[in-house]
Amino acid sequence: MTDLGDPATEPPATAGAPAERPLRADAERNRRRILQAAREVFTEQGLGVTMDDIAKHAGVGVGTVYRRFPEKGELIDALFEERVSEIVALAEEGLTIEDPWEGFVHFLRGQLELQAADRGLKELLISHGHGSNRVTAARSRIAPIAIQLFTRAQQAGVIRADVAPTDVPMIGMTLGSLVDYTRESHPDAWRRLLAIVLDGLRVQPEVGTPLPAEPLTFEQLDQSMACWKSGRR
Amino acid sequence: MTDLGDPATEPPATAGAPAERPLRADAERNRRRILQAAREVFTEQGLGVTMDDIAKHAGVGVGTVYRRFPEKGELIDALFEERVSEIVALAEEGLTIEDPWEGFVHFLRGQLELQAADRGLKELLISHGHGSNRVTAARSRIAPIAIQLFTRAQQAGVIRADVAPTDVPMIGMTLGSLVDYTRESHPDAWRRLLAIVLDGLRVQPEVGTPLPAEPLTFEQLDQSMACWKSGRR
DNA sequence: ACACAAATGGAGAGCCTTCCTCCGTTTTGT
DNA sequence: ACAAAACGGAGGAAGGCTCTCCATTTGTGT
Repeated sequence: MTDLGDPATEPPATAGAPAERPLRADAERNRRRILQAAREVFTEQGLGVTMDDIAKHAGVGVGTVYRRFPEKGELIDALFEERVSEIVALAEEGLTIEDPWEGFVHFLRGQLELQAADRGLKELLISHGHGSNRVTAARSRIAPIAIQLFTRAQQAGVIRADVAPTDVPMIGMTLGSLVDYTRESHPDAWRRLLAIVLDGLRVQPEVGTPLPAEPLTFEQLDQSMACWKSGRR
Repeated sequence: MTDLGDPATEPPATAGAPAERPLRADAERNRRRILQAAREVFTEQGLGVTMDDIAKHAGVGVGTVYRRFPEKGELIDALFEERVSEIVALAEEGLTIEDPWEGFVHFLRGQLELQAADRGLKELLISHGHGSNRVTAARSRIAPIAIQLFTRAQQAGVIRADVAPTDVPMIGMTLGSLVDYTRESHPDAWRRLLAIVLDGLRVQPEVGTPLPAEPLTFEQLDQSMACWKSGRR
């Protein structure tokens, strides 16, 4: 069964109401098992897995899972708050890179790499379907930094002037879905389209016609994310 | 209720076994109602609607729907074979355009426009989940022509040499999913990313690094389409 | 107008999936 | 040894979809 190393986001040992007695040793052991199993199953199969799936993977009964985590959202919060924060860190890292274009590309490519490696994370990033305040709060810290990265590269004259800030999350979302299409058949396929898109984003002397249609507003972007559902069977 | 103009793909009046007596007038009327309703509901909401939804939209009982069309696939075949053939026609039209690049763009943009206008069609194009032999046969006629369009533009020196034939359906599939994300919030948003992608596809003097990763094989492309599911709630 | 067969509608059965509970049993800590 | 914590998983609840069937209605030919 699963080796019980600490999950990266180890919640305190005494889950539940504050200042209550600690769990028995077997209960604590099982709680860790459940977290570890949930992590693996979410990563591999996405957030749509059943509590039964998690229980089986953990080698415990489903009642045990519910006892410790009365709903799936709590598992998701426990496990993904920090993962989403990694995306934030990636964006902040991009700001430390001197070349604005390289900083921008570093962020865009890096978050797609994280998405490619973790299906649950990808689903959290491109949809509003799961998670609660903690994950939502972590997620909302991404956009302002991403916009900084974008604006920096545009003002440096590398990204064409007719690209709008909301085009970036639109690109991220779209490439995120390609990550899912090809996750099993060819996990790196998205890199080709990313490269094509990046080349298309750069200022080019021959390109005369501006981008068509109006860019998304942030409200429209939110609306799009609100109706996303897993794109995989 | 729905005006009973002919659906574009009007099957023969005597459905069912050949050489049987014709339907009564009310039955024939209802059959047309069902086809029209299915057409509208599939176009608007995609292929995942229930038979109940179609019955309600047609203003008939669900038993009536099943009597005429014992399974949803038959409705899909009856309605979409010709629509898919429109994509084929679009590709063939592209071949009549003298400029290879314009011909290629005409096809790519045109089929995305059709997808944007018809959710059922989009689902058929990017997934293997629905339809039977007739739709599949029509669909399989697209790729050879699309490859011709692509190869023509590449040999004319307009599309960069490191783009592979399978990159085109990959792009189409990916942009097709963007069509869905933004269908209600901003139905033309995909045009921006298409323009960016097209600019990225063009030969550019400054672009030195070839596209990363291997292109998809056709088997991998098929595999990806096989596990697609509706991306919308 | 009438007889009869075609056609109808939609409630409910059947099946599936997921969430969730509960109680006899087991395990643990003191 | 004993009491309380913890367990497992069968089965209930709820929701969703497909499909059938029978009392009733309707169309058509004579």
